[in-house]
Amino acid sequence: MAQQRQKLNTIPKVYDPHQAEERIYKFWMDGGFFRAIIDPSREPFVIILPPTNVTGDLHIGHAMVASIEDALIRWHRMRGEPTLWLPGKDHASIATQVMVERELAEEGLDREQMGRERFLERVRDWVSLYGGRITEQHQRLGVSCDWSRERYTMDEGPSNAVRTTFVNLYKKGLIYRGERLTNWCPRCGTVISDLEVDHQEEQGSLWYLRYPYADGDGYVTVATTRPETFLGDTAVAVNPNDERTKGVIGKSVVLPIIGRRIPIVADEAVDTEFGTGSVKVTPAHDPTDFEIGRRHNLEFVTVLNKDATINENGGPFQGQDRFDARQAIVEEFERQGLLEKVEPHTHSVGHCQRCNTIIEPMVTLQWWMKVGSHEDSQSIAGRAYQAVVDGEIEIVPQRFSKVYMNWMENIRDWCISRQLWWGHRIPVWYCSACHRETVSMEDPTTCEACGSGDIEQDPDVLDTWFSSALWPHSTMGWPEDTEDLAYFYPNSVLETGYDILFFWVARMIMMGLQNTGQIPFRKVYLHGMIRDERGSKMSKTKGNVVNPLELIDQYGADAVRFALTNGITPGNDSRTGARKLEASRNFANKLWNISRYVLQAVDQAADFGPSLPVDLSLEDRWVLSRLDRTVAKVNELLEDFQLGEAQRECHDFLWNEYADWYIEMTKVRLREGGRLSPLPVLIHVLESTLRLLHPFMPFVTEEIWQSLVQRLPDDPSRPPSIMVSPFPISDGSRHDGQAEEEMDLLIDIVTAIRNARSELKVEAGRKVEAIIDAGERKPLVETYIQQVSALAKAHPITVYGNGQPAPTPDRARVAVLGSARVILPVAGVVDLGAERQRIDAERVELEEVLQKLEARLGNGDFVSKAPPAVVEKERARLSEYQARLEKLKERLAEIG
RNA sequence: GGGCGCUUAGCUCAGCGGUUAGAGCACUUCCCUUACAAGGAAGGGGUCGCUGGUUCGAUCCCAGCAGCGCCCACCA
Repeated sequence: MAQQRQKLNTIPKVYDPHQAEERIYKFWMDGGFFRAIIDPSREPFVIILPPTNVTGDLHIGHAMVASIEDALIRWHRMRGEPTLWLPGKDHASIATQVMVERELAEEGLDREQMGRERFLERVRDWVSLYGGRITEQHQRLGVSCDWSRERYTMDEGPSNAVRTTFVNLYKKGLIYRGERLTNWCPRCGTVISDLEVDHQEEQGSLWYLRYPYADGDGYVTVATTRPETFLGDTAVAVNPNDERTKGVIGKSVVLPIIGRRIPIVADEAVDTEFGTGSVKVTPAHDPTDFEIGRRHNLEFVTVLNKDATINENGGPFQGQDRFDARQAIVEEFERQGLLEKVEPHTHSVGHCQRCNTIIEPMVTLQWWMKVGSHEDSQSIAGRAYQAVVDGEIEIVPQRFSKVYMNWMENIRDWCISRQLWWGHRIPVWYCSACHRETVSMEDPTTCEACGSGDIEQDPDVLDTWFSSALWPHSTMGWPEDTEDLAYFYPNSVLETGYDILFFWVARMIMMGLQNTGQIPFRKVYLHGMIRDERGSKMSKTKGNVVNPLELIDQYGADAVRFALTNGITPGNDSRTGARKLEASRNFANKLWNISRYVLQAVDQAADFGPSLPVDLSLEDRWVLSRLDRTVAKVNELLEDFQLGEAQRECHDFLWNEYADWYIEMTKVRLREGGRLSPLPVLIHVLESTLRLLHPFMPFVTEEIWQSLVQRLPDDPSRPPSIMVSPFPISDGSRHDGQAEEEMDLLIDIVTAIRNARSELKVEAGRKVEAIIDAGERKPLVETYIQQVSALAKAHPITVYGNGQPAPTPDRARVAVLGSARVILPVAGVVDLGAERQRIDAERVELEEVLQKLEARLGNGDFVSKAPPAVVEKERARLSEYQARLEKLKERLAEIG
């Protein structure tokens, strides 16, 4: 005995994650449990980790992604499915380049000075530094990725997929080069796609400028938020249906300062409600004007350089920064009496998502992907649209399908070139002799068309999302016909945040279908954004970013994971902070201590059978029934991606049922050493619960599981790790309604006694006498006298019932339960007045409920229209409550 | 301008056409009882945003409104 006690004392009272996590992760890696094995006889479960940007450290959002995906992956792996979770990294073209440029700027350098090659070397250094850190950080979270299949967007395979896609689409005419109005970031020196522009409401001004007529007196007044663009005006437009301006159509005005003569044209795009009804048209610097310019064959005059200074078309303003020029131009108009007025005006201004610089719309020559229309079932967009409309791809939560469709319905060609250095170089060579393009899989040395050797590669790179869009198939080896591609594609679930639905998800669907003819994945699970405890978005500028590693150090990886997925529901934002982390850590510790109890019991037992005995006591049947319901529920919830709810089920069962009631009841049995040992059930439930919780808390469950199985009889069929043991499933055979009902009564009795003790201020250690009038449940209660006594600290307990009613001592505290009464004859302590008040309050409450019930059952419509089961249930409640009310009234009569 | 989401206990959030609406944290009282004080026991606390409608029955479904948040949009 002394020796056994010693054994328990070696298990610390508080779970220490740090001593366990690294060791366990190594054990998993060494065991090769993460590796996906192809088994053609079974359907695989596949998730690709959204490739992590190599721009810096892992943040809390990544940790949530990892927690969710690892939970899903571990769950499926334990269900015996061949499971692949493929990790990856993203070169993150623009994001990485911007960060490296920032670092260079601090050293007083810039990329132009360094030259392309030196700059790229610098970026690669950065990437290898952060890339390694990200892997390490992911591993500390316990992710069960198949590291042997890890991919990087710049690897040979994925790069080859990028090149193949470009060449194929180019040959099909789906990638083309064209001059269009684009979003230009003067800071980054590149175009960005519409999606990369952040619109922010800003308080600006609306300037009313006068353009004099060319043929004499008078002027047209136009309103603008960007007066500097007047330099590029090539028309004034009015609405053809506007009576006010009908007469001026076809006339000309002369631009002040620079003296250009421009026509007044009629175009439906002009809003008669806004400004003056006359619009200055700058086709080279405004999307609407660009269209008007095309319709009316206007001249396109670009007035800005790539760095947003005014170019040679700006006359006296050449060389000035765009905002300085704005100021100067307004002043000049004012000086000439051509500034009519200035009004404050709130409008939304496009900013570069990466560097927050104000975007300048500019006509530039770029590469585009022709995506077509959602209505054209042959087009890239059309097929991607249809896949979701048809339900071939299911988006969870469903409401995002509408968001997706809406975006697809308005999609425009995708600008895929970027004037950056870091990324996949555009595989196009231009011939300076014949000006034709050569596009091929192999780098050419001569022009395809004329054979000239004077060719030069396009200096630009591809949008970083181009390679991401191929990820589900490029990581599997496409365009090669690999075993992985055949088996693991399409992926099962694409799990990511709703913020990149357009950037990434939509494009993967388009490119997956385009390249492979198949959807890239069957389900899309979109999680919400993680916010801080006050509900603010985490951002570096706000300074509320938390480093997951610090949290792991503080609380342990399991607690961090549990906290991040705690209470989350698909597509909804969630908050996390110290409170949630503490609660999760406490839960892990509770599990730890429950296990200490069971392990101690195992260590002290002489022997016990390996499986569940046929002969079970009430609480055994009860806890097995509750476990079974929990198991069924958890599987159901996980199927629906309800991770937060699944966790709650596990938590509640473990804590509120297994620990609070079952374990407490086993204490008597273990001490008394009766006929039925609770040990087999105690072990079975703990072991099952560990497996149930494993996807959410992989480390602590493994740690405990290993200590547990090490104490059990050898079993050659037992898996080496909990992570490859079967996930619990329910066949319903353990459901036991009678056991649940009977346990409920015992729980009610114990609670009633405890409640009375507490209200009567009985000292914690003192035993109280109890009389239980159990009615027809007398035999049950008699059997459990010892447990009730222990749990409620009641002694002696006398049980009445079965036609033999309990005597009620005068000065006693009485609790009326459903079918039983609990009487505590604690003379001298019970204040009859208070007792009367308490019971009367109960009576009033019960009568209210009864009134509602009676009204419901008295309603003919209810009885005839409600489902019979519901009516039956209500009838049962009615009689139960009536009986209880009777007992309450009796008691009231007794005490006068 | 269009669309979406949220509004439930002091806080953070679950839930759901059918018991007297739940959890965690916080709060009150008691307890260091040999699994656990990161714990145990017992409590207090909610007209489920507002107004209508559908229904035998609405916190839940529908409509409108209000507040908050987000997304999309060529608001010169």
